[in-house]
Amino acid sequence: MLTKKAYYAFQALTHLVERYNEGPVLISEISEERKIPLKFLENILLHLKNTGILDSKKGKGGGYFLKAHPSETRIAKVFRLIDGPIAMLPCVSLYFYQRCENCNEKFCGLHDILVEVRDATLAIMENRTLADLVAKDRNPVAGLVPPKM
Amino acid sequence: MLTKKAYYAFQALTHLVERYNEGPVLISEISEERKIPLKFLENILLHLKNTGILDSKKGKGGGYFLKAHPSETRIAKVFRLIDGPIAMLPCVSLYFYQRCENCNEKFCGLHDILVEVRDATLAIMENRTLADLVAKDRNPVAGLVPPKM
DNA sequence: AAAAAGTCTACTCGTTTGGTAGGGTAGTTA
DNA sequence: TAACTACCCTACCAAACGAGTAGACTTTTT
Repeated sequence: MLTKKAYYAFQALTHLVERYNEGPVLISEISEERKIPLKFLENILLHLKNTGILDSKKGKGGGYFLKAHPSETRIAKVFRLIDGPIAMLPCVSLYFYQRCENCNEKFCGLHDILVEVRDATLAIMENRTLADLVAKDRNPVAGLVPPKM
Repeated sequence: MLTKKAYYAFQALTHLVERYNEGPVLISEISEERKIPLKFLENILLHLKNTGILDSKKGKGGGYFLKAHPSETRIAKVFRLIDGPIAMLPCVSLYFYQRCENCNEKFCGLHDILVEVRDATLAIMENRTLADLVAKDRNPVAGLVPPKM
């Protein structure tokens, strides 16, 4: 399951996608409209800034905004930044791999199954971006020129 | 990520699949060969018995054994029994559904993405059984007559 | 200078995870 | 009946994690 932290992160990002190209958005605005505890949200947004997803501006008229076009940030990346591994076992993870002590991957049926699950999950999460977070029938970024990828 | 409890459960079940049709297996045997703490394993096996996956026999020559043919127990079921929901949010879960407070599922892009992830995961976990836990090239139950399903 | 905003450190507090220790009970078999 | 084995219970523990909270600090704008 997603942690609340990740859930909040996605809510905040959804908000920022909807306000894309409207300049910096206040933490307090996101906090109130999305009902996310202010100080908790502060941490989350800062983290997303330090890892390159967001950028910010201080002082009056400041706030947070997306660093890149929504379609450039993959859901999988955000997930990994907040909640860590996507795979269900360390021995199946691409980014957080750790060998199994008690079992040999070559003969472990569970390993094979969880590799399949990982691949199926990644096939989706690596191909969805922040732009997909907003409802399709009122997607404000749908008409924007997609960036070169 | 899987909890250790679930990981141990799958290891124990793998062991019991390999010993299928050889009569009851001692907790202590599984504990030693799979390096699972004895008392912890006791709980896990008991739980799996109470939920209909395993059966047991007391006294000399007793132990645990699979209640049904390995190919009759789906991986998804075991997972849910030990670790709970497979979905990444309660509002996306089939067996543990809970409505989202802060978002409307109809307009929530995250919801749509996680439904896809859930379906892709279940497509695998509902179609793999305990029989798939043992390595293919030495699968001792491969030759057994599959039960009517 | 003053106000507006993000930045940063640290702390709290409850729950879950992953155990350990030890007992007594009740079926089963030899 | 004795030995064996699962069953079931209580209690305890340490560490990590989850979900925040508090307060001071820094930077930018007006």
